[in-house]
Amino acid sequence: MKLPDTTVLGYALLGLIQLKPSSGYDLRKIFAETAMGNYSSSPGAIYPALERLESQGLIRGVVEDGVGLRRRRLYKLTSKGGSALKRWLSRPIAQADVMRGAQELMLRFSFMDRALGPDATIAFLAGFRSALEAYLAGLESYLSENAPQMPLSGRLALESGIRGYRGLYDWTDYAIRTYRQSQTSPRSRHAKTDRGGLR
Amino acid sequence: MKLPDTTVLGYALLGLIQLKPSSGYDLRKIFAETAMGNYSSSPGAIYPALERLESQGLIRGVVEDGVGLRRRRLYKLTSKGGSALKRWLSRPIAQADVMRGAQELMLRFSFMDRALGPDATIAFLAGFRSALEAYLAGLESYLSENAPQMPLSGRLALESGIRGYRGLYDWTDYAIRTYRQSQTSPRSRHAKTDRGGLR
DNA sequence: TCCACCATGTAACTGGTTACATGATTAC
DNA sequence: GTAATCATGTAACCAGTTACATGGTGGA
Repeated sequence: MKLPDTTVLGYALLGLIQLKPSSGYDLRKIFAETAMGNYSSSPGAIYPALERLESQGLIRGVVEDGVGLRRRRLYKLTSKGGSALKRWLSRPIAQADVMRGAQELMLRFSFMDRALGPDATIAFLAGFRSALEAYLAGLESYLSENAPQMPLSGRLALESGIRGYRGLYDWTDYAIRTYRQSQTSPRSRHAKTDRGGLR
Repeated sequence: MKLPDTTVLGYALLGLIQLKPSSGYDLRKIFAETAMGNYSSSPGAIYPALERLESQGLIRGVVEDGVGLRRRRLYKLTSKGGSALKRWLSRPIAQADVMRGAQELMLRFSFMDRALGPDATIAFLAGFRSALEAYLAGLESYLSENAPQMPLSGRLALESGIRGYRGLYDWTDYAIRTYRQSQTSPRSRHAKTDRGGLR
């Protein structure tokens, strides 16, 4: 027991590499320049993480040696890496995931349709939705019970959280509807010039 | 240069101790049982953090020795700790703070009216609001430019982020209005039975 | 020639996680 | 007496941060 668990950053890397084989530099740019910027992007995080993934056999890096090219190590997902990614994407939704702001769940979602297909993605969204519903119920009952005794800023901070989760809840509805539509009329689900990820 | 910077957890502890002198166990309970659960709560995080704060002179712990009482170390804010807290609360809002989900900003807000008063809090909310506006503009222009080429899940994930920030933006409006109201009719801004924090 | 960018590393440090340990007090 | 809770610690481990280092390539 206690085999070195893959970090969230590791899974983010796995997911991006699955979308498109990439070098460490490519991945750093994605974290630095896109909406995925909440993850590191520093070389001291990315390169060791890639080494770890490679030593676990989840990715494999090949040095590109074209003429007049800078050396760069292009990483591809191995089949073991693919199944590790799918296992992570298929994990049941814990309420702890919701409590921590649901960022990891959103990350999973953004890789999910490519790896598991639209049906699994819709199922995931439905589970996400009911987890949010349960969590919201708790927050709202807490608020209604304690609002009178709470300091104003505490009450407002809690209300901000509630609004945020309610917004996410509405979003899951919207996302499910959108997915259903795209299934019945699947014209151009992915564009050819797709560069991957949630930029 | 490079004096050991106080972590976000450290500031969370400072803020809670300012609201009410507390022991490590009290603070752990707050993190474990309230909406502040995104912070550690594990003894291996709290107690070392308290030691660090004490060694920096920001708090001071006194062992309560009442008869028939379990020994517990009650921490109080020192004046140095009070000014450190105020400095943190008064920091200008960086867009990096907004990008990382604004959790630290919400933490600052929840301690702010006690430490800096309602005027500073309203000013903070106004700054928060305009930072959100700027960030939202960037996200939305990115979306409108790239939506056609993005994979469905990536687009939806981005839209979820935009909805979240828009919700926060609306919340800042609401919070500012609420604060203004409470200033003109300041009846019972804090209840006597107040137990502090954003529970 | 020199700067900007591509591209990959590494070394020191440090805060948080997990897990274990200890003992006192209260309630049953 | 024993279980639950109060209350505080500590030790091993590890990922991420900061900062520095290295060298190739393309354009001005």
